[in-house]
Amino acid sequence: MKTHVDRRSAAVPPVTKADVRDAALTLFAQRGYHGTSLKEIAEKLGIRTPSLYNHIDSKGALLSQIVLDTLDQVVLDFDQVMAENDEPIERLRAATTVYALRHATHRREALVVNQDTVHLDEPDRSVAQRIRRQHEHGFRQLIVDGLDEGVFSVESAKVASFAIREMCVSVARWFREDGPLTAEDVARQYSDYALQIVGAATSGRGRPN
Amino acid sequence: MKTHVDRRSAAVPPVTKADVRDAALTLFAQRGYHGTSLKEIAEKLGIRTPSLYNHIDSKGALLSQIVLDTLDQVVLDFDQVMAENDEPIERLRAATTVYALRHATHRREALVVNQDTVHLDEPDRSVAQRIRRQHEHGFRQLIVDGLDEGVFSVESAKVASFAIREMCVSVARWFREDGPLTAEDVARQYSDYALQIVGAATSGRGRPN
DNA sequence: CCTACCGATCGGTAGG
DNA sequence: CCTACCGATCGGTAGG
Repeated sequence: MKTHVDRRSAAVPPVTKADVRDAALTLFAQRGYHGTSLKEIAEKLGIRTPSLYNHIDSKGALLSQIVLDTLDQVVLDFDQVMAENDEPIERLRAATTVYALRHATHRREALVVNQDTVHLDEPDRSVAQRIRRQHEHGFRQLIVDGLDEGVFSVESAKVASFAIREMCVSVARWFREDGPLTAEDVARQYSDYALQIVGAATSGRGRPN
Repeated sequence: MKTHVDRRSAAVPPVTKADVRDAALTLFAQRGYHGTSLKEIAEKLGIRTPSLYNHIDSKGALLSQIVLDTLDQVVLDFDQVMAENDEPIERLRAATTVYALRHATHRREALVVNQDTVHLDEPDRSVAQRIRRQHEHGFRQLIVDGLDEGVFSVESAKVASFAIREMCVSVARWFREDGPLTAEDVARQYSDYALQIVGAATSGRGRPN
């Protein structure tokens, strides 16, 4: 990783668009969009602020790219899960697994989406909300299907859907890549929690009796 | 509620410290600390920016007050629950109920704590982290106790504790006071979810067999 | 990739 | 509570 390199005293490879995006991702995730200046992003890359404009159109466009790309990936993940699974139980298990996994392996992107989507200029803000709602409705419908088929048992599909999705989202808040748990382990445990919440637990750990 | 009042053309009561705090709370929650200017807070109150300094020491002190007061309340709630309940199941039910309820009834405070604690100056940032950790450890110990007594069944107290707490926190992200659900209803459902997650469900809805 | 520079806005102060 | 004002920093442009 390149950090605070003095670009004038050595044969240092030029900064790329991907480098700028990565530096912005780290800083936006840590301090928020409005808490990060272009000067800080430039310093992290070892260049001057105006040089950033060789790679970006504006600070806002940098945020748009991060948020919209991430939301697109979330929906792609979800659509793939729905295509590969038929029954509500397997669908919920797979959907929560990939969703939690993504929030463990792409923590920065998740934090930026959740903190800073509100700071997007129009029309990107509306586009982002629409994509998010798409995932939201797909997820809720999955739970409604499980209730209709009698394999889920929960008072409100709406409340359960929010609880499960936001539980997965929050993995980005506490998970550490260098910690004792693997992302896969956490994702598996979270998918178990989701099934418990909708009353579809199939593991052998039921209450003792 | 006073909003955009022209304070020079009528006998309007003077702005109070509580008014400033309330306006800041709303704007910080909506746009974040760095996304909110003192000018916007002043405009919301119908006064000029410098007049705010009759009520606050600085923008940062305004944030400190909001964050530290809120975190203190969370710990007070938790300590009261622990004093009033003895068994892990009742403790977890009560702790998640009050925690989810607080996030439904104090949405703005919760959003600010979660988004902007990182922007506190020292030493307040460390103080906030210490209070938060206090709640975190108390909550986790509650789950460890339930495992030790054999009334909970979950793979990792740490993962379950994060999942349950963050699930409650996220109520602030979607709950609407003017929506169809009451805060009490949501809190009750979330406490059921928590008991399901730790494998301590006592409701009558167990899996059909 | 750089230096030089811009207008706008920021949090905050002086003084009444 | 106000007007007048401050230095610092912001995102961004000109020009090379």
